[in-house]
Amino acid sequence: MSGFPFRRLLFQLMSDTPDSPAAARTQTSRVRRGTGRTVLSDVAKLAGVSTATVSRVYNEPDKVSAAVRERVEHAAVALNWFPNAAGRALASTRSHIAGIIIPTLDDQVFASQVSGMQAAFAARGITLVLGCSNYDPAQALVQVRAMLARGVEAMAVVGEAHPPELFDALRLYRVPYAVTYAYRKDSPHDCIGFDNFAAYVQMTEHLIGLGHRSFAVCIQPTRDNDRVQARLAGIRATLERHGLAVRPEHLCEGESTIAFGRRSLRSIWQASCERPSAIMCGNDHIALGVLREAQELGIAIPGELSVTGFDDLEIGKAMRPTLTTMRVDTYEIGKLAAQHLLDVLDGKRPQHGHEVRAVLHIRESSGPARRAATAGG
Amino acid sequence: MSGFPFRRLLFQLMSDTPDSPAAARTQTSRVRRGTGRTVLSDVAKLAGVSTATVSRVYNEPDKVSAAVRERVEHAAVALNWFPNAAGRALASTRSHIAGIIIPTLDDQVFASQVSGMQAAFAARGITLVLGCSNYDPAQALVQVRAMLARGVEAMAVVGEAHPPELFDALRLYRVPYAVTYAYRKDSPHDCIGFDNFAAYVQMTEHLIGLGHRSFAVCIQPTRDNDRVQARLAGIRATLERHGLAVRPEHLCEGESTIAFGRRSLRSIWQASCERPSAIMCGNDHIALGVLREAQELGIAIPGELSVTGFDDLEIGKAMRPTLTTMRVDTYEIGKLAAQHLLDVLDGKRPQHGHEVRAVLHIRESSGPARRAATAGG
DNA sequence: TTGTATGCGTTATCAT
DNA sequence: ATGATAACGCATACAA
Repeated sequence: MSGFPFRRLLFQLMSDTPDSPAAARTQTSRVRRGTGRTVLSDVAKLAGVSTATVSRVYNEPDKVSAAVRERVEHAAVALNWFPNAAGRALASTRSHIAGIIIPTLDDQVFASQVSGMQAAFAARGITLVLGCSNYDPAQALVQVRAMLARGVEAMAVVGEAHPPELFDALRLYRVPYAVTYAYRKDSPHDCIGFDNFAAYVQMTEHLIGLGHRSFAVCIQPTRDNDRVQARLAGIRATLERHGLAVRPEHLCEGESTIAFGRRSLRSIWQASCERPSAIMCGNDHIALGVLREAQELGIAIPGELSVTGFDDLEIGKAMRPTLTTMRVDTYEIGKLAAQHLLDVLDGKRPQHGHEVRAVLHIRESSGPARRAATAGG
Repeated sequence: MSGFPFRRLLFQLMSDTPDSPAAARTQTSRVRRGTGRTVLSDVAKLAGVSTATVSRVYNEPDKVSAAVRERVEHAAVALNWFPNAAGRALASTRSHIAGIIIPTLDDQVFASQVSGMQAAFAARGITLVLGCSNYDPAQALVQVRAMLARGVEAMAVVGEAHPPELFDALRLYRVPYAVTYAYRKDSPHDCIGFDNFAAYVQMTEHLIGLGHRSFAVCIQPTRDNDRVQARLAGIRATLERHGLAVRPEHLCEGESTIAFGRRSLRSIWQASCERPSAIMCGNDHIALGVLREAQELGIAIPGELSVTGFDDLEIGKAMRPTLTTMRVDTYEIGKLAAQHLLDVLDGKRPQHGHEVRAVLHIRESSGPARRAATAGG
């Protein structure tokens, strides 16, 4: 296309190797460091322009004439050059890196949130760096510090149950951040997510509306987990308004597995007190275990017992009975969080955050409460 | 503890602000750029040593006397300093970044692989950057280029069905890489994973051994996916050895969902040819769908039909019947891949790769084939 | 053991 | 519109 003699210039450039006379004339006789990779100045030389111009071609294209721009772009392609991120970061004081701390990748809801953020950031040339805390606040703090060292421009952390030092560090270094997954109107942080408390209020009221008065709860570990705590609080507050409470024997706390769900139902069913007519689970995994164990114990669902989950796993729709649950678009949460942070970086002053709705999906596993034995005919 | 007068030195340092006389004496009158954050030279000044010494304290501690080391460490803490990654990367030509490209985070097997790699790399101070290709070779290539720009020191990519340019780029820039998830002895790449072909040979032989002679297959999209292609090839090769093949009507290719599994069984059962006695699925999701639809259609499992999956999802053990499947430790694959790459970076010349075993878990969903109608009593 | 001086690859400032 | 050159924050070869 262009008549520019790249071949010849390329030759000139390539002959300028360390063992050529040109190299011998180099300012210093020291051993050359560096990666040996093509650098911006090589492109400048080949294109016959200054390094400043090459830089402009990629950062402020409008300020460069079309002819020169094309020459530079050709040279860059010919040399297979791309900018070195470290050099860029150092000179521009912009790292083009953002970070996210999640509890674990084993949980689909966090994995999809990462996907959403990554997609949104990538569209703006920002690389997302991921850290997992394994539900350990100390690890979360370490990860955040590592990310600050990397020069992250923005951060997202799941939940707000973190050491104050974590948020202090973020503020000290003026790194915009957002709390994701959880949402509270009166949170001191910008947050993007849903209201765990309200979601479980809604679910509890669904069951209350069906006539249930005796509840059991199977839930993930509440320690260091504000989302789970909020869910439990939502259940308790709603029951309390109706003069009800969860018996200690009917509150099981344990890992998010089918096995835990099964164990829990067995222990609840064997307890010496009155059996619950409904079991609310912290998520679908646990609920699936309860459903499975009910089958084993010959408990009719929902005739004898109603069961609810959270997350709306695909398998929940395939079970018999199908599982009543709630769905949250976690991919969307990730996208919104990234968008929010990008807005802050752009100097816009966006909302305090963004609330995503948790949607109740009523299916077969929840139904009217059996008439309580104590309620006279 | 230390009698070193940090307070005083800190004061000196802090008084050395831009509007102080000291600042006025600065070599240049230009506007100062930079982040305004504490930098290494601040620590050096406060500790009363040269910048080289501060650097040594963190990179070659042995070369620094204990007294000086302590002074520097105190100063760093007092100033809340930590090294800037971009500066480090530029000066040392080591980025301390590694990358991994996976198809999607939606699949647990890739998510856990990322976890394993991240843990292993983090233990060595290396940050893992994640990229998702969405099963698109073009996206994978773009991601790899972005990572090269970031100066990744090592890379992992899932599978080997990638554009040659991808591997060319990696080789051109001398970035050690490994293909994960898939393993072939005669692969041109270092690979850490399992032999998809062999795994499905084993599964097929399990069914052959049970007397099955008529097979259907429900599998994920084979396009651009060498792992899935290998699985299908393993089935075909094994059947062929027994003079068998999968009828076109009995080969369903589609997305990895329960819904696809259900659709597939329905279409297979409605086909006008002889019905299969066994259905092999590309993974557990699909198999769960088949199992569910079989229940709907009143097909006895395994009496009338055997079903197998792959991945060993927890739910598979809770189904009735329980699902015959294979398990691979993908977290381990991630860890081994990271270890392999670290070895290469350390100058060790490790094995060509590492093979992980896929373990067959025979459960209730696979059983003896019903006596074929054509086999005379 | 410690300090001095220079370079890493890019961007930004200023001058032309 | 383009060029010359000084930062950016740190590490390292070499001198002391």
